[in-house]
Amino acid sequence: MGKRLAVAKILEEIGTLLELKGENPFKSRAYFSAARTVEMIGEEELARLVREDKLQEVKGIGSALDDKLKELVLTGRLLYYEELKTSVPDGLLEILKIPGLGPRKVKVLYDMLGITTLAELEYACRENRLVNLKGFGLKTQENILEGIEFLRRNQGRYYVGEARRIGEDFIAYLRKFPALGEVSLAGSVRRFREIVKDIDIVVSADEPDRLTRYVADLPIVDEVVAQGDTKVTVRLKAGINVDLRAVKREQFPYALHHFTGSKEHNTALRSRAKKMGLKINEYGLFNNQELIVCRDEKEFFAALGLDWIPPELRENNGEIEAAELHVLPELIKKKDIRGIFHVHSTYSDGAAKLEEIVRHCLDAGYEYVGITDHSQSAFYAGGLKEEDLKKQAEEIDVLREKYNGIAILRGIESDIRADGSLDYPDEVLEKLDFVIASVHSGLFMEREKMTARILRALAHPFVTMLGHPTNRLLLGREGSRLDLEQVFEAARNYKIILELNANPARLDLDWRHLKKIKKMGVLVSINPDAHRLADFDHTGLGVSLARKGWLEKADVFNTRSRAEIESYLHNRRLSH
DNA sequence: GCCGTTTTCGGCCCGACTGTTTTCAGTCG
Repeated sequence: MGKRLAVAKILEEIGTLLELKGENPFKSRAYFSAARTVEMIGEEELARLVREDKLQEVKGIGSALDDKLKELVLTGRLLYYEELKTSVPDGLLEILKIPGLGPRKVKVLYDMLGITTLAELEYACRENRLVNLKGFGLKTQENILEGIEFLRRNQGRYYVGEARRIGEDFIAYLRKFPALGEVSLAGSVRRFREIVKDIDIVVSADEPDRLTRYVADLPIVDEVVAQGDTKVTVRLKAGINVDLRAVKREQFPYALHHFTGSKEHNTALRSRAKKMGLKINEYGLFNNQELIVCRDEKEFFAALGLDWIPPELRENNGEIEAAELHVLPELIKKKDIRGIFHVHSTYSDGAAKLEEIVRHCLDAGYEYVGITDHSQSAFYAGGLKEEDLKKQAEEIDVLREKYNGIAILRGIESDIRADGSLDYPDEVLEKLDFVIASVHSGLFMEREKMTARILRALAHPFVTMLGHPTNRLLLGREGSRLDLEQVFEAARNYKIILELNANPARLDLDWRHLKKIKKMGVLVSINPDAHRLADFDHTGLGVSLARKGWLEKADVFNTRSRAEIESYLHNRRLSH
């Protein structure tokens, strides 16, 4: 389909294409870095910077990228990109995804053997045509064949929650190793990137080389991908790779920081160290040859004149500057959550009965729970007819009598119909304590139409929250095309709470938008979208992503007390 | 391609591991 590529994606691809052409690596790095930047600031903000001609004030964007971004934003095209693209066969980008094949080797394959597709590459391997190429050999050829197989079998990407669970299991095995020092998840799982491709773990041990051999023999390990004295990469039977780094005890804080990343954060921190006359690597922080002793990450950051930066924030998105000025946010914590919205019961497509839900929430110590089954047009999910809603209200009244230690709020997850209307009459909605409005069908309408659809729903006087705003499914589908900037502004104007849907496959809104929303004063609610009791655990993941988006307790609606949310919802009703 | 408290030119983060080599290039994180 003729979908326009996102700006960040195009910059990223230019960087890769330049690598494939063997251009100056720092030039491609500039494009990769600009791609990250655009991803962070978002396309709406980018458009504003273009309009106001302030692009060059952004770090990492100079005159050349300024011109290109202007062309891209204003015309929707970039001649430079299109020409670059025609000069490099498409298939090379696919080939580049094979583990162990980088731009230089791919270029050799293309230049020497004319290989432009995965299929051609596979055939060439089978014909032993790679073994005599300079820099290649029998082993490389076999690895490439395996890589092609891996690529086909598996996208190789995992939800962060799943990866963390597997990582914790792995760590449990590590703890059985005698003389193990400290151990921690690191890398993207520690930073709570929503999708990860492997699990990084850092450990300290007196004899790292013995530990790496121990790991290779673990029963959950399928195959050893690479092994040295301090590093071992294994593929688990679960399919995902674990990268384990073992260091000496005194090196642990530096190694943990190094392997937590992100790459961009580390690069920025190294530059900072260098300006201070210091040097950072995974084994230490050095003043000339002399180690600056740090017992933990806190001391490590302190030695660089910084407050400790929580791992979730380490994306080079302003955290270093904030740490320097001692203005890092006091990030929200799991225990700050005092109640839950967005729960489905057996009335629609949930697996738990109302009473089970209430008891579960009471046991978990929550002060309130907001029941939201699907509305009538969601027939695929057993959406409630008006009479079902009435019956549910009666049952809730009974439960309210029985359990007065918790507020049971009557809500609905109302479908936003194609024209932006909700699917109950106002008299029905009026009787509810709150309403989550969500899009569930017709996800792929054009951007203007979808934006108007949602704006109309937000203008509805009885809507309290917007559910999973973009409808993306991680590893599944892109979100709807939507002018989020307008949605955010409408949310501010109508005092609509935006959902951070904590379902691992949704995590919608994306954490990248949260910092901006916070600044606008729009509230976020971290909702599990629970369809069974176990789903209440999603809330913890949602909190982690909220942290990643710099949110504090005060930015999140469901950190408020029962009395506060009751009066908030009540007053909001009165204002209409 | 970006950037500037030595700089408008000459740097740009750093190291482990692999597979190829016979001293190193490429890849990865």
